[in-house]
Amino acid sequence: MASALNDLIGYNLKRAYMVVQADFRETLGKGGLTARVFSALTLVVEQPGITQSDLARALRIERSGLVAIVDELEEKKLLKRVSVPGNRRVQPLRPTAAGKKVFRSVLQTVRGHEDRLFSVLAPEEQVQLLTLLKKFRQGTEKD
Amino acid sequence: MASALNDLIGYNLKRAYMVVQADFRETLGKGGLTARVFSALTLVVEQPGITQSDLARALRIERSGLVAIVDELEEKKLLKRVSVPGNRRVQPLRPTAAGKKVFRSVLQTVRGHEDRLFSVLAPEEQVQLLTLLKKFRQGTEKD
DNA sequence: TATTGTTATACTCTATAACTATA
DNA sequence: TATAGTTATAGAGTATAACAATA
Repeated sequence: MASALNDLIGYNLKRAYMVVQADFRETLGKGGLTARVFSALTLVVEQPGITQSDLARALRIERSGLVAIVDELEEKKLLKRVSVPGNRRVQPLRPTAAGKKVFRSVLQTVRGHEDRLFSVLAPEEQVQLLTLLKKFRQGTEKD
Repeated sequence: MASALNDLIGYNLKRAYMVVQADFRETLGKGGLTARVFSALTLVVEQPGITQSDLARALRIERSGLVAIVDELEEKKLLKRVSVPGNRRVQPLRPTAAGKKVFRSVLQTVRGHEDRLFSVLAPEEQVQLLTLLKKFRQGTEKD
């Protein structure tokens, strides 16, 4: 049935996001990393020593919300809050060896999930979609 | 800074969705309809007499979650739960005159929000994005 | 004065399970 | 037996406000 909703990009974006989110969870399985925890681990591995404030800014979430995520990653021994001589305010985040290993493994799983899920689009279409989303983000996200 | 996250469609989808969601709220303002309430009102106006079960299916949310949405719309006098002689189990949803009026008005506001927000993409790009999202949904949403 | 990390708190959205009344 | 609407409940995810320690 035709609906005005179908012509709204926002609504289609939401529905598409729900599909991806659900499949991500299903793929990572019970006890697996959630999307937001995975994204935090990714940046910590890529930018070892990043502070929580900078990580929150990069992920576009509040510092307060990041605490639980970092707690979870630290409990799982995937990263450490380290102390810096001379600056007792920051506690840069450093991935453990296990953290780096888990990241590489989970990244492959996530890529598999994306490849499978987005296979309903042709390869050029996948690139198009990615490009359009990036351009939209670049033009609209504040800062 | 380059990150593996930037190459994941899902992550970009999430970030784009967050931007749209935030702007939707800001545009509709305090006390305005939320996105999900607007989507429900839309279908009730377009398909007067739709049941809650069918509406939940169409919106891809649980029946239980729809109750609060319908409650809100009924409190705002934008729709009515009507009774059907001969079937006391269903209570089809019918938009009120105010509901139809508000819908038309809000739809224009929402279109304005989308036009403004997505103006960072060229018109052809907007169509492309919409088309790709629809195709993805069609290929992946269950049923 | 401003910033980092943190806690407390609340709100939105969604889902699961179970109930009731009906069909 | 199955379905429509509902309630209760919980779990993600996010945000705001405030605070202590530190810069």
